[in-house]
Amino acid sequence: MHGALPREFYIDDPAEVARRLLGKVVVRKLGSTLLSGRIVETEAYYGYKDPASRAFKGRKVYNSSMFEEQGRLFIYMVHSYWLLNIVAHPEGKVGAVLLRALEPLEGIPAMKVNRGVEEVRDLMRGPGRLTRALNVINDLNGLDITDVKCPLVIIDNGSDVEKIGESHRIGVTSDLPLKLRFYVEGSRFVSR
DNA sequence: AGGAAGATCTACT
DNA sequence: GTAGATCTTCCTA
Repeated sequence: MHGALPREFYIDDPAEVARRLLGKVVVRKLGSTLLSGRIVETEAYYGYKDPASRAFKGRKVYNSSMFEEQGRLFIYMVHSYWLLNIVAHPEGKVGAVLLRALEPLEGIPAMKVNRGVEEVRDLMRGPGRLTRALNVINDLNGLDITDVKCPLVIIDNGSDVEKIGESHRIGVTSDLPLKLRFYVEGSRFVSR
């Protein structure tokens, strides 16, 4: 099964969507340049009841996309890096999936320029690194990635993930008693 | 208007 | 393994 993932793909518990996104491919269109990478690491975030979530303290201007339609982008900044999330939750809920690491596929020379590093392994190994590599900033916030006109889409290229690893989320000050980080076991491109 | 926090990264020892 | 850079948003006044 090929092509862009439909909205229904994102209408589910964020942890489920986070698992299902592993192995899918992010395609970033920059004019005539095409950058892409395979998702190898994700994290799930919930709404009001998740102390690590940007939605924990309620709806604000900057986090409003997280409360909206599934399949939209939610981008926000921490420590001078933009982080890339996909809005995902059951109908009527709030949640998102953070993309934490991608395995570079197409457009590697451009990624090296964007990142200022040569080492392919380090191009998108980390949530702040991958947005730099793909030239993602908050002007993409709120865009609908199920729309073919979107300059960033996620497709299924049919590749399967052998085994999914789980751990607690990274870098959060107060985590839930759940393992909400998911990664492709054995991949060299996960952040740790 | 000012200070502090944060889902990070890099460079250094 | 630890320190410092970085910058947007929030909170208090």
